[in-house]
Amino acid sequence: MHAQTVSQAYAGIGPTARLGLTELLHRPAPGIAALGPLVCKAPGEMLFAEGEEADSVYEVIRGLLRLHKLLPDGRRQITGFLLAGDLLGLAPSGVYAYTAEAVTPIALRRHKRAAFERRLDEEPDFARHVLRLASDELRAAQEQILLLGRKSAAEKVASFLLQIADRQGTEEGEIELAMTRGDIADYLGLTVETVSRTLTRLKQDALIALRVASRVVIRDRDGLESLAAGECGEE
Amino acid sequence: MHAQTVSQAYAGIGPTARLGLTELLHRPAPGIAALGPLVCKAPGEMLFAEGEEADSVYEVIRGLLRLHKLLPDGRRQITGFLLAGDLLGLAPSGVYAYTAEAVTPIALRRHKRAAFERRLDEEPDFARHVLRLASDELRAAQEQILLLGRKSAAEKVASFLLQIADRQGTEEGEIELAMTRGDIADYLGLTVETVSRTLTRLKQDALIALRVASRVVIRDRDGLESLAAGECGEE
DNA sequence: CGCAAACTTGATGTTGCTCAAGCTAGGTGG
DNA sequence: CCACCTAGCTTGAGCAACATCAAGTTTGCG
Repeated sequence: MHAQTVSQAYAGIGPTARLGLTELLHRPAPGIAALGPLVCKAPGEMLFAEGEEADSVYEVIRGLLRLHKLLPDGRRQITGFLLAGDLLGLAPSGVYAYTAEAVTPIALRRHKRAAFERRLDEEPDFARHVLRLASDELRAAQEQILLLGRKSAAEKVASFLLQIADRQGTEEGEIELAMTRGDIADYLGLTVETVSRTLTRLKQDALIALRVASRVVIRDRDGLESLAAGECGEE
Repeated sequence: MHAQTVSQAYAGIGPTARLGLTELLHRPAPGIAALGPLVCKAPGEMLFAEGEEADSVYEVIRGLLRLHKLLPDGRRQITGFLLAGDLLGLAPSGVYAYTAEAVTPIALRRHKRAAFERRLDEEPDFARHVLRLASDELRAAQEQILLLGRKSAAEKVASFLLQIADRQGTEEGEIELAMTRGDIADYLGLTVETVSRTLTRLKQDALIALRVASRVVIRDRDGLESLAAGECGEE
């Protein structure tokens, strides 16, 4: 083992750089075969499992995936949701640190690990880009640590909705929740029931509207932000 | 802004590579001044604060530091404890993502960000090393996310003790807790009282011994590991 | 149209938090 | 050298937030 590399995709919905990696990966370069194969998965299908040998790096082309870790008794923690542009699967230990599954139909570009690492050594621009991605993921992970360790259920759900809204960038605050309440709960360290009740409460308080379960409208972004930031309980 | 770079030090006590960075940073290299200045801080002193402009990267030479984030009402989440060999302070956004403070007396090597980034571009070995560090931190952060989101108080404390033990590598399981119960609580998403009670309980169950508050002996490593892994409540 | 998965709502339970003392230990000064 | 003083630790009692258990309801798909 020589060229150890980087970057798992945490990308906790946060502002992960969405700069095309494929272009960087496949810039005219002699000696490396062109684009890796495209991989597609249907909702619910697994891309790889925690503990498997990590021989490929994937770039999300389209769709939504979730990453999770499990405890022996089945408790699940989702560590991130990934969108187009995100990178996943590079584990320095040689083993995937989480399971990756499709939430919606997904398409990914698969890159052989060896070629990926060669490129890291040969192209400073590429290495810098990957480093930047890893660093953004780390920042998002720390934000999630703050959320899980110190925020209330309402603060967690508010933070989540704003993250999704920022990532989707849809106008007028209408967002699409492609994942289930169970996925949201396992991402926020809550139960399905608490997520559901909290959304109902946010609706009652006129911070959001819920047309159908998977469509949320942000009615009071300032209020939601203040809640998410933890400015609501008095100090 | 051109050379964007990487790596905050999360290093959640986990198995962060402890390979000397200083050697890599200060390998014979023309054009870059030699070692950066040594910075020292007494216990409780701050190195930098969340939100400050991030113009330096630090390498821990000796001592223990803690990194934390705050909510407006004062709730604190410690995102990591750092030891010799760990790297901290490089934020791609140009602003530190957390506050760094000394727990014990510390010594750090300060590296100007510009020089650090130049070196990243010029030396693939160096970039690979930093990428590796960032990647290990990401893995540790995901482990911490699992802990915070899904583990019980007892499982959290057990995991913490084992992390510390692994990092200290002291023989015969006697470990030194240089941080206070309050620090431990804010790292695990608990209160001081719960940490204290949980340690008392672990002592009663003969998993550990507590000579003085800051010295813990691991009496039953297997039991502790099984607890930390979440194998104790039945499935 | 019917079925199953997902979601919501309610009633009850439990873990860990809050508030409140007392205890311990290490450092300082008399 | 000892006694005090304070920061940190432990322990207890009561409570609140969130989990669990248990129905119902909605939704989307075959």
